[in-house]
Amino acid sequence: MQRHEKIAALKPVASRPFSSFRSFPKLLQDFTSTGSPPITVLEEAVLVKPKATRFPSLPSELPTEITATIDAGSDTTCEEMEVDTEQENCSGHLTTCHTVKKPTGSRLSFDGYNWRKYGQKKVKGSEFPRSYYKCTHPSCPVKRKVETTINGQVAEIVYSGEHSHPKPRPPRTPLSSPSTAEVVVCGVHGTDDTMQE
DNA sequence: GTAATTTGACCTGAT
DNA sequence: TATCAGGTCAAATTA
Repeated sequence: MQRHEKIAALKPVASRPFSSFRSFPKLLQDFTSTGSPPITVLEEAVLVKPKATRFPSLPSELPTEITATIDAGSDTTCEEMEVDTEQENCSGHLTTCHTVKKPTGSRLSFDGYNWRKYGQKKVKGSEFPRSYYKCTHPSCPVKRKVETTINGQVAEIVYSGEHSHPKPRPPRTPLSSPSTAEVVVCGVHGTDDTMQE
């Protein structure tokens, strides 16, 4: 739909000017008040949800967003879940949870789908850049946002939408494999067919 | 040669 | 209304 001309120039590859964002005492307080366990490395920035009040237009029976916070950089998996939903008839209760394996180092995401990165942003309130991914399957509307630390650790993952296709190929990684990180993905109202395995 | 990633700019909604 | 911030696009680059 756009538009502007681009002038080829040297890629800045800007270093990360870690500004001192973090003026979200309320959010942090809210987060800590829920009794959530501490998160390795990124406890200061994780789950800081700025004012993201935008919700994808999804069918009402679909889960709106699924957030899984993990620590993929170590064997010790830190899990934190949060479900955002705007459905009035939904009280945000989780009905089902799935445990999936993240094959680290594979482009095939831990959820079994292929994702294409289409953007990255430095979001306010987070020290880490947020990456935007789309499911590579044609006509699949699913997107996800991933915040990663400078160490490559996943700080937060937010799924939006539901896959309209089966997984291209489920990861066949042994459960005991040290190269996997366990992630808990939860859906609302039992409509988490997305994560069928 | 093809597909995925990178990255700056633009668009849109919220405040 | 203006400004801010998040989300998306698309050309260039890389694998």
